[in-house]
Amino acid sequence: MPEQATGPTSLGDTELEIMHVVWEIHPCTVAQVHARIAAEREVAYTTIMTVMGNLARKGYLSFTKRGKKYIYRAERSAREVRTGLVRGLLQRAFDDSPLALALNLVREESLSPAELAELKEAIRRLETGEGRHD
Amino acid sequence: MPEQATGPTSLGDTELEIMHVVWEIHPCTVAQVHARIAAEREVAYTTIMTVMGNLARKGYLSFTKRGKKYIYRAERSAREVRTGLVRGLLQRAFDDSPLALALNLVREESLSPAELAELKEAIRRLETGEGRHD
DNA sequence: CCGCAGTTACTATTGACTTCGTAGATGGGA
DNA sequence: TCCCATCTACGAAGTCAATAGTAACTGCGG
Repeated sequence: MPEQATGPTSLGDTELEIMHVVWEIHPCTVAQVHARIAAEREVAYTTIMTVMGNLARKGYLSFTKRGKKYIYRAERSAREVRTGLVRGLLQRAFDDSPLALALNLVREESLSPAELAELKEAIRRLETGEGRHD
Repeated sequence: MPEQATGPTSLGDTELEIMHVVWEIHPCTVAQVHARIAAEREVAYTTIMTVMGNLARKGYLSFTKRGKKYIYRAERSAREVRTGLVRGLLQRAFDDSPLALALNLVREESLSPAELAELKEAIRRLETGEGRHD
């Protein structure tokens, strides 16, 4: 069985690109998603439609018919999907060690002093048991 | 032009699995890699061979013929590849923000107190300008 | 020298993702 | 009501990773 997945049921580039738009606009139509993506690269309306249909089939999106157009809604949050992608990467390349990935990040991705401070602050809050406050 | 890559030149699951073995054994043969992977899951010798050939074609491995067998060597370090994978994930799902990924990690992946401490220590070393010391 | 065991070369298949064209359905405005 | 602009349905084609079977080659042991 072929399984090129990055995670359980991984998303391709276009699929993820579309999810980002849906997360942003939330209840939205194919036309809205297409308009947004077509602003950045050339892509056919039908391509967006097909991929959104696939995403609905996979459970990432749902839709309701309204008049002649379909209104799509995200069925999985950005956080859920991101976490899944991170888990996939951890498994594939970091021996399931979040720490290893975190260390790689701070060492290789040149965070700014402000970002380092923010990260430290987040760690401190975790350590002191404070709830998150986005 | 189809382009389903996760990154610049992304690696599939099996490809990455093989790279891990090659990094570990370093100069190694197809037979060695196959033995190692077959210990964990059923896979044909020829499958490993094909994938290693692909990896060589992509520049991730190189080989020299010695007698009737080929000796493979890694052309890209684990660090390089991991960094590439991280970059791909950042681009695909974290708006190119290493900080966002790092925050997600510490918040969602339940690091142990010891790990949090280690991460903080790594950050401190970076901030104080100490060279890394793996 | 010969042949078997092990290796590589070549090719085919399957499934996933991406892409898009064509045809058909729909509904609001003239 | 009727038309057309818009939207969906269907499906075909291309690429790529993964898998593996078969054929061809090679070198050592007898």
